[in-house]
Amino acid sequence: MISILQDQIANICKSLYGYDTEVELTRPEVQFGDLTTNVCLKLAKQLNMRPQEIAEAVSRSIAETIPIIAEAKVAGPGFINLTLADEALIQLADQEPTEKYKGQVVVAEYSDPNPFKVLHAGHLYTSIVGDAIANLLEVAGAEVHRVNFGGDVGLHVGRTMWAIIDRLGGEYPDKLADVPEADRPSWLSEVYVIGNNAYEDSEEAKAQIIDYNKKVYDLHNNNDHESPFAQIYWTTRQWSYDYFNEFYDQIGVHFEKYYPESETAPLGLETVKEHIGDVYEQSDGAVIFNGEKYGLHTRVFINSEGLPTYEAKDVGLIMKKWQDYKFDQSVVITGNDIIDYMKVVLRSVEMFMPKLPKRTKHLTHGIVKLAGGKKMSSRKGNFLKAADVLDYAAQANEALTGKQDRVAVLGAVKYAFLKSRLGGDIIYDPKESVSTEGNSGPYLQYAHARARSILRNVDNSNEQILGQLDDSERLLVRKLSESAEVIERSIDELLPHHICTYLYELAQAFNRFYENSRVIGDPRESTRLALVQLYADRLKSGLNLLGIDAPDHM
RNA sequence: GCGCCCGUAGCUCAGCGGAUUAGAGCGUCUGUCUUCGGAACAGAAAGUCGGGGGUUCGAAUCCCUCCGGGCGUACCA
Repeated sequence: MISILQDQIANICKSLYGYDTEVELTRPEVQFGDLTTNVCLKLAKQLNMRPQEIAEAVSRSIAETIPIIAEAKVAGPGFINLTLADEALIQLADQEPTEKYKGQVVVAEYSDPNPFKVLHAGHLYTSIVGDAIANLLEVAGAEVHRVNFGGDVGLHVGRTMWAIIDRLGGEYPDKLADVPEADRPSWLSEVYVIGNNAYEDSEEAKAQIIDYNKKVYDLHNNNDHESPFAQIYWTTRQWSYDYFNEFYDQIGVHFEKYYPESETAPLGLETVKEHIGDVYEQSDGAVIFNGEKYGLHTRVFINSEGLPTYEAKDVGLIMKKWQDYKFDQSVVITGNDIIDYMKVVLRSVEMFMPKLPKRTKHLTHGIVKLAGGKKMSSRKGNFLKAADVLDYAAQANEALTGKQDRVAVLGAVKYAFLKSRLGGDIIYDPKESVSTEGNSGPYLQYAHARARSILRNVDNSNEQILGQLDDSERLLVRKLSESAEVIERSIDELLPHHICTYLYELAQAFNRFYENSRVIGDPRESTRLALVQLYADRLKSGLNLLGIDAPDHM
């Protein structure tokens, strides 16, 4: 409907002045109407005329020829402010976002934790953001495949294996049974820190770790599940995946498939080797991609041990995703520390499979810092863990409400992570996130439950919003009418935070309406019930898009 | 050094090249209503949009430069 209106206005401009112009319609402040356009300012430049003069003519023509426009007024330097007829506004409020990705296959990769390591706050962040983006693509009509990539091979695994074997006093897989099930994740993270420190502090340990790293690749190549070393590896690897799955269940994020690096490494290795000469080159015993030719960094894809680095595994991953899905688009969501790294990988793939990088979008986010931030050092393992964030939120919520409410806690964390624009670091304040006042997840969940309670025990199944609105109803409908646009914008930019901002404004608009409009028992009950219904539905679907539950009761 | 990102009210953040007062929330101050879930509503104080130049009829927004912070920069992921 908006795009039709844009075309109509463009046609008016064309017929009056003979220029093709792109008409933008923006949402102005309330006192200026429902929509605003600045086409006349743009036209004035080309025509060398006074913008106001053009605006007068165009607005007159709009008012006369476009029936859904109730009023068109010239303002300021030559804006045209439009007021829609109530019926049109209601129709707009009823509109669903267009399915821009209809028929497209999209692979969304996010979260990407490494087996044998602990889940930190960043994993929680990327999981939440990635899931919201995947949801956006889904409402846009895409067939979305949610996948997860992680390093079950690599130097960090060598470090962990070294520390495990050291702790077990040798390659004794049976001794793993002594670790209580509940302690496995913390046990693993403990030994990882030990292995990490040993690698840096002891030459002897370092050599052993490098050897273990190779042995891990070997056991994959030989499909070894029998040797004591392999048994230790497979058992503790499974501990990691159990821990991940439990975590994802807890936060309500689910993946279709894991791509462990052990599965992408062989393909990556093979692909890189195939292109030594035309894409990659030998240098100091390693295989590199000389990114400096293209203004990028030079990076190692196969190290001098002959093992694939993360780079080669990522090449393998892209190829594997392509084999599995033949995607139209691949969205990868990670921390922003690997922006330049990813450019190198994609640039190298571009040399032999140009369409894959072309279809790949790398979206990045910053890190999660705790409000009142203490410095945290990852070397000693005392960084902010995913579980810590959830714990802090649960504690803050219980301190505030005296209750344990998983749905509210999760809503609080997710909303807090999503409401800022994607890209930079975020500062997480548990207290603020669970607060029931202000721009928070629980506030919106409550707003939804409150609206539902009005509808409870009333039969409004046949109610419709009528054509004539009073002032307070109209303000609410005006806000509701932005819904589809906001979601479309979030989809276009793949930025979920627009939806957060909007939902909060919507809830405020509703509270204002509700403050001075009686619903039940009022002569306008039927229109108002339909309005409440539409509002509650929009709020719920918006929250769901963000991956946040909207319960009927709280 | 080079490259990328960031710097908007006390704090946490929005802000689509265009409208007289740059917007929210929290915090501070002041009001409203015997509430259909008040977890509400109305209002006030609070900003040289990091500094300086430039482009434009018009810049928080685009360009340059300086300052401050973060990240990246060949065998980690």
